[in-house]
Amino acid sequence: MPDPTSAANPEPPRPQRRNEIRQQNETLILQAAEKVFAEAGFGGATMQLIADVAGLPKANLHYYFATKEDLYRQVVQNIFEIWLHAAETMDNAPGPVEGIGAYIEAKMEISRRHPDGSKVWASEVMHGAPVIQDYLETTLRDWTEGRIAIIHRWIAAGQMAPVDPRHLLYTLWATTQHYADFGHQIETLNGGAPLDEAQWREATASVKSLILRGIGAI
Amino acid sequence: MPDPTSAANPEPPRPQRRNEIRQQNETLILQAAEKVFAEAGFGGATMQLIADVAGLPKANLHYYFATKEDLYRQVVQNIFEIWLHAAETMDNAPGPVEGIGAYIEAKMEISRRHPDGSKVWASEVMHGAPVIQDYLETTLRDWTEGRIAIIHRWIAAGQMAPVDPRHLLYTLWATTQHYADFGHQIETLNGGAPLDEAQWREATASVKSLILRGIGAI
DNA sequence: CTCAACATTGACCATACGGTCAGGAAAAGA
DNA sequence: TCTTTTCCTGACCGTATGGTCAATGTTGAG
Repeated sequence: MPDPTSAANPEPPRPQRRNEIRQQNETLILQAAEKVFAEAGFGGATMQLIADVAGLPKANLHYYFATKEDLYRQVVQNIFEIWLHAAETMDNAPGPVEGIGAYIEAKMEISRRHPDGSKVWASEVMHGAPVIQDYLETTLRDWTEGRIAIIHRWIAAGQMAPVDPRHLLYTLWATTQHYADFGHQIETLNGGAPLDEAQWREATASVKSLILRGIGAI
Repeated sequence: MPDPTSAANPEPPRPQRRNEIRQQNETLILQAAEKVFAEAGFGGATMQLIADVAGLPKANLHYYFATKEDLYRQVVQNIFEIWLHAAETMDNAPGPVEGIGAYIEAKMEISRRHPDGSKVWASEVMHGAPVIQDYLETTLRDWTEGRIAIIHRWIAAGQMAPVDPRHLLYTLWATTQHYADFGHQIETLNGGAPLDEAQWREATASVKSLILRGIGAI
């Protein structure tokens, strides 16, 4: 804590440090941007609306992010980070029940906590991944190959049926992300109300049991 | 066939009938629009680009479709028709293996044949279904309730495990549509090439066996 | 206190977009 | 043929958008 002024001032409410200002505003803008991009898509989103949601003048956005595309790129990258982090749950698992089970739970939790991020990601991929194509070809491809190897090991060990690992991964992504990306449709079919705590537990349990049984792990 | 002119003129190449002109151009525009809306989203699509893809002057689009939103609405409705038609495959099936199996096959075929349509639909729902909310609340809800009843009957008859029918339907939609909506990601992970005939068969078989096993139908 | 670096913002600009319209071409009816 | 209806399209318009900039305020090191 390199603060020479005082030790009795842990977090001042208004007179902020320079770095704090920067980080705080960037976060504020990124959150607003994530929401607006999710609701309107890249083309439909406007810098003015993002500024309004963030409660800042439009010109201020351009001070922190040079262009709309720069801002969008940051949003997508942030989502990718969250996404990749959750993917680690599959490692070091003794078998598919623990590994895939934990992965499903982690991804369902992301769908619940970051539905906007998931939508932005989906939209980006749907439109041909114009800004994160390199991620798909490097990080995602490597991660996928690694997980395929793990699944093959589980199959070889007789811990699950000889399912095509690639399509299993697609199914995992599809089912879990569906609860975020098509959340509005699910909400409508749920009588107009978002899934509550218990319903999310049911959804997660449903997906887990269906897939784990589907791959012959239980 | 109310054609008083001649019986030896089944389909003239150039001198077209009025109705033919109208229908032909509308189809042409709708196809171009579906592609552009899928690639750029509603907000990112421009009437000029749709016109270029259709090979018509922009003003001509506005002759057939008053506004961009009208055109978009038509595209979404067309997709919904295809989608609903495929849904019929689940009816009159003796059990889940036939009913759900056929439904998966039909939906995978749609993902393959109409990936753009699927993307437009996904995009529409992701953005809160601004133009097809009423469809979700009427047609889709009714269809869903009907299918839930069928599944409950199969469960009662001991033809499958007591899976939550609602989440099963979500899983069916998610997995099958994923191959269209995230086709670009799948293509990238496939070495940059679209799935070929054999790979589509594998994908379909994979999804079918995983889900049918997952619900205890096989 | 001074001053340089950083932060803020109202006003402004060029462009691109959805949409309009008048006027002409082509087909259908009489 | 003449007339009416439908179809076609270049030119145009108002607006909204992404982005710029100069002027001003704020912070903190020396």
